Amino acid sequence: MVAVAIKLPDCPPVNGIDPCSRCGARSVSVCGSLAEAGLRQLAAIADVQTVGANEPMVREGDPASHLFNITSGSVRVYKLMADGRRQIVGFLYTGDFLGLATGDSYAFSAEALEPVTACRFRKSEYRKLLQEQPTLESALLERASHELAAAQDQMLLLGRKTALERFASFLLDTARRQRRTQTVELSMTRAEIADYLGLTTETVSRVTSKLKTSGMIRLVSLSEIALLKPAALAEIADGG
Amino acid sequence: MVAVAIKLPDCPPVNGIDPCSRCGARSVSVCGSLAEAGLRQLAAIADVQTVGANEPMVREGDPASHLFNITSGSVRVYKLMADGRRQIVGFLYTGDFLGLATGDSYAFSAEALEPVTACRFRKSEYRKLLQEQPTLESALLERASHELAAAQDQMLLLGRKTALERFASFLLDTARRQRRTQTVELSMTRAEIADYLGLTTETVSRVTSKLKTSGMIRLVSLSEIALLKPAALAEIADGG
DNA sequence: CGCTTTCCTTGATCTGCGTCAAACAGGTGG
DNA sequence: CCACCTGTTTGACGCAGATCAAGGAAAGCG
Repeated sequence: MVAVAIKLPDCPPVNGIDPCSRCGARSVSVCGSLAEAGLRQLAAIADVQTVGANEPMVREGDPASHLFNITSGSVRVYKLMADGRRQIVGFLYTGDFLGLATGDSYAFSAEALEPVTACRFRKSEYRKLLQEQPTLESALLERASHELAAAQDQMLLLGRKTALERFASFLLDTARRQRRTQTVELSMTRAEIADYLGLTTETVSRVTSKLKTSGMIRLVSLSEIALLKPAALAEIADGG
Repeated sequence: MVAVAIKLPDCPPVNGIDPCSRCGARSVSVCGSLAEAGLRQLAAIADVQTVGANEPMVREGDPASHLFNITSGSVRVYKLMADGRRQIVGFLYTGDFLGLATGDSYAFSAEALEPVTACRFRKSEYRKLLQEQPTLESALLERASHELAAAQDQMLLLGRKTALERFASFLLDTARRQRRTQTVELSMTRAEIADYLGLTTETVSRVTSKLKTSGMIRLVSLSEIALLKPAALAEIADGG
């Protein structure tokens, strides 16, 4: 793996000096909606958590006691079937929210893809804060709506797109989420991409080769892919 | 954003006598969270709409000007690719909310599966109400969270389940949403089920026959299926 | 460094579901 | 009651992608 996530100076439970003011994730998180006072309240119930690569953050079936805000690193969120089949339902990056879709217990597992830092909130306390800070609730609803739209895109991908179309869609979507246009940084393995796209490792590898051969991408390294012809990729991605 | 004048089908704006008090959908809708006063405010900005079978409610790409609460009937929500491939991302029933996942324009189309009645709200007015009625916003967030969880289940289905597992999952899920355990009422065609499950009409027909032959279901009529062995179906649905 | 493990790629073969085709049923209007 | 139309079922065949298999490239580690 090339890029190692920024290792934050290990953050003690938030207190004393306001840590949010220096948080790089604030501008892309739901907490960005809060003013001074609200931010202080939020910080008061947060603890900053660091999670090593491949370590679990939540486990499917466990009581849904916490919510998370990813402040750096990346996360895989997935569901398993009894026989081991895995569907990754999303990759989370800086600013993303984890723990929304729940009843009493988590309906998914989440693990760090690379070292992660996150703000963790006890669900009960977070909910109380939501009532006092309606702008936070609005931001969360906004976020949930976007995730719902993304989920619908993913259903189209999984239900109707070919392997090549899926992979092209994935590259463009990942680039967009990373706010890049030239290259994509893939912090996950080919097997994880496969489990996200409803394919196998071999098929992901084959379509990668095909895009490489046809000059649309270039492998800078195993985990960094240059998008040489984004327009052509977009054409492929939506079935043109 | 300027509100564009939309031609309303003939539905008198809600007024005079409080219509919500007699609404059968209230107990299963987000509006069920509102007290008297809030309900009156909601009713003041709603117009009751009736939509005939197969008529459109929203069209992908159109400006997202309205939100809907389904009060009776059922709806298909879907996305199309340029070449006509269709993915149905959800079926909506009484009490369901339509229009959440949006930016400025709808990212999906929605059409009545059978005659539908719905409360329609102008987005701008609804948003204003949300600010005055935080409990409504909470209910909406709750609803969105559940939909997100359902979307993740559907991703697992589309990405990793076999045709038989998909159909068994669909039957059980639909029965649950209809609050039934003995039979399911399918208000959609086989082709629509196929487009929801990422399959073809023929495959849906084949797995139906297989379940019928193995004694797990019985076709009461084309649109009504009796679930003879729900436990065995559940076993199949999650890959046992 | 060299050993081991994990990940990735490529090839050969297999298979579940799609595609094509045709017969069948059920509902609607004349 | 029949004709038609649309939706459903069933069969024969083909193919995209899964599976099986093997070799190569990185990465972790003593």
